[in-house]
Amino acid sequence: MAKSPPLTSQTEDFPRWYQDVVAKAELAENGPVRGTMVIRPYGYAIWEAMQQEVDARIKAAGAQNAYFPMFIPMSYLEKESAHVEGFSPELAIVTHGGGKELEEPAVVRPTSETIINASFSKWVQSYRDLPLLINQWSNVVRWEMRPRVFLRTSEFLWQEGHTAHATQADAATYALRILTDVYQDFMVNVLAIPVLSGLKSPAESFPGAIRSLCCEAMMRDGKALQMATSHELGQNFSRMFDISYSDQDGKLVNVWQTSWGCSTRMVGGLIMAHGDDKGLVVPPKLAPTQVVIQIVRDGEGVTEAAEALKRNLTDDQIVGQIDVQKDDQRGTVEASKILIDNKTSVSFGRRSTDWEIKGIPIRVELGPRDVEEGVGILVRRDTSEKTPVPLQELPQKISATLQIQQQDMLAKASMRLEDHTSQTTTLEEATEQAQEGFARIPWKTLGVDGEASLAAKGVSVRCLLREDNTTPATLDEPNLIAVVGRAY
RNA sequence: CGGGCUGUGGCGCAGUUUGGUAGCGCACCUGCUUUGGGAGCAGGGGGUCGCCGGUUCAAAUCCGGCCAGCCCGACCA
Repeated sequence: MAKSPPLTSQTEDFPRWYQDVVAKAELAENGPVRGTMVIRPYGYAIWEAMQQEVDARIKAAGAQNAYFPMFIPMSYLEKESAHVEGFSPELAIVTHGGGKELEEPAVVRPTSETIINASFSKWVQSYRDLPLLINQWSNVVRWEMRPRVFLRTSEFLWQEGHTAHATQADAATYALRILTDVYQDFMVNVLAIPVLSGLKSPAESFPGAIRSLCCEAMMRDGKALQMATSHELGQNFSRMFDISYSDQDGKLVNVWQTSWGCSTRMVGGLIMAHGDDKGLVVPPKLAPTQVVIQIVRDGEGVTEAAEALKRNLTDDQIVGQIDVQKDDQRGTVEASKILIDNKTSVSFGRRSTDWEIKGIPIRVELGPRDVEEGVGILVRRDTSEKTPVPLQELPQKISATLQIQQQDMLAKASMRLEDHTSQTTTLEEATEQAQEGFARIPWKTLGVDGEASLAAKGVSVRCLLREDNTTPATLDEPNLIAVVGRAY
């Protein structure tokens, strides 16, 4: 009966473990063109859950969704010099269309600052038009040398926000608001991933930005992953695209801008921040399926008990989502937060393993023996803890456990981040500590030169923080701390 | 673009040294027995062996050319 484990263990080979999880949890697979990916239904359901949460927060921050074209005139990109320099190595360029060579090549958007700002210049005339707060959900293309599913693909899905403000202060405030109220809040409270919200060093800043903010997370192998960014663009684009308005005194002034984004890379971050040797672990608040009621073996009253339990869960809205009934041929309920697994033609062990690989937060084992005893076996994915619970108490117990699991996952990840972060005072020490996790070192000790020498050893400055871990407003603040580490 | 490797059913691989007409595991289909931690047995379907050319009675195997992909470096949400 004992089989070799379905996945490579994390300690044996972390990258291999990652690929195993992506494949066996049916999240994604490689597309036919190098660097592209097919996002499978379960992976896409996770992305949709992320979208829903992020989108709600973006709207709460006052931005509206819109959509801009995927094709951008080459000349637009060339208007901002740092911007085009930063992106030109990875552009996909369309030179032919309709069987003819195009008069001007069209760039497939690597990001949409330029094309959106071309519209902004038409939309903004008066101070009354400001702030202008726009977001779009789209795909973008950056031709990557070394792609990795979810983490670095040539085409990826994301959201990009673009805003125009009357003053620099207003733009700065908004960039920070997005970072904390949208990204950080989502990551901490939904993904259960603690993040460092800081300022990028000049070397790591976005091409065309005057300042870049970011949320950095630590993966279980101690490496860093940038989960989201928020930039202050100053007037770099508004000057080039002539986005100006008449102020209250009738003077013509250029706007101050921000842009910010998060992508399908977060799915990779989710896998690597919480996953264990049994597979993915999805936090309850994000999980497309929160509970699987697993019929161990059919028998007297088992199916009825499972259905009753499901009804109780949805009727009480305990799980928090309206149940969409959609039976498929296999008799499971795929489009639901609660799923009955009655596929008893497949062995119990196989089904248990499959749900674990997918990281479903709670499994309830229900068999003839349990029904006779009037219990269900509640199994937590994060701890593997099994508890027999009387059937009538199960809905409340499940609800409580989902909440506890959400908190525990964040607590565990926070502890891991703390345990793998060390205080250092010298460059040598920081380089060494960064092999196992994050190292904190005074930015004035490190400096731009120190940053360059770290880069030679595969270590980079992930972000700059104040001593109390809050986000600095500018690079000029005294006593900034650089957090350095190896990054994806 | 520099260095290493690999192309054989859906996936992972053996076979290539020494040419003889394609095999294994997983997955899939059918049936029976199973089901409390990746089930067992029996039967079955599926591959012009990356592409083009050459040598030969005969090429997955030998020779020449081309193409693609993977891993390690520089770039990156």
